[in-house]
Amino acid sequence: MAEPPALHQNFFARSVHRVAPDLIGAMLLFNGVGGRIVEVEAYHHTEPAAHSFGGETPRNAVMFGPPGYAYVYRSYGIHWCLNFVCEREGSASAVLIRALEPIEGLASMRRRRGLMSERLLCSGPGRLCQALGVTVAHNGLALDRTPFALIARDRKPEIAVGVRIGITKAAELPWRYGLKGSRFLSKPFR
DNA sequence: TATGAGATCAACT
DNA sequence: GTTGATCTCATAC
Repeated sequence: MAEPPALHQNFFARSVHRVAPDLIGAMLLFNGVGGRIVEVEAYHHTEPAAHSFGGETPRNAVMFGPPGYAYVYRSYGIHWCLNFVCEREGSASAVLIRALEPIEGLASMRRRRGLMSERLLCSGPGRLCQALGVTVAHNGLALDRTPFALIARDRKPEIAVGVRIGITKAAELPWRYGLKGSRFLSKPFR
């Protein structure tokens, strides 16, 4: 019985614009809890919406390190958001994980999020981190080791492309990618 | 279905 | 002091 192929650091050592769509359909588990990635966004330090645009700070330091690591930051003072660092050291590019289709550990997710419909468990970057238990304590962890597990998709799904959500700078760039037709997206694609 | 307020913190002006 | 890669709840239509 063959193990499903795991995503290793070389998967992330490519253009963020190739990694982002390739993550759609992959399985993300955190301490055994998670599901299929259905929505992501790409960020690169050459455009002003990225946290790394203004240079390195203590908060974004992980983005400036090697690919294949988790960058976790606090959003609006309340939520945590999970990113995967891409490309090469110093490139300061990352993919924001925006939504999952919940598959493993539904009971744990519901315990952390409160009773709610499956559709709303992981349909947003803050919701997903709350459901999986990801916090800044996990900032800088490698993605190919526990508690993370990333498993490649078996076939390429149909990908929807659109503009990123919730930003005002570089808002016109079509760097949001999603699983076409998924009901677990944080917002539908136009 | 849509809009608005509040929660709350790191970075920046 | 303001802004933001957000979410929830309340109120309006």
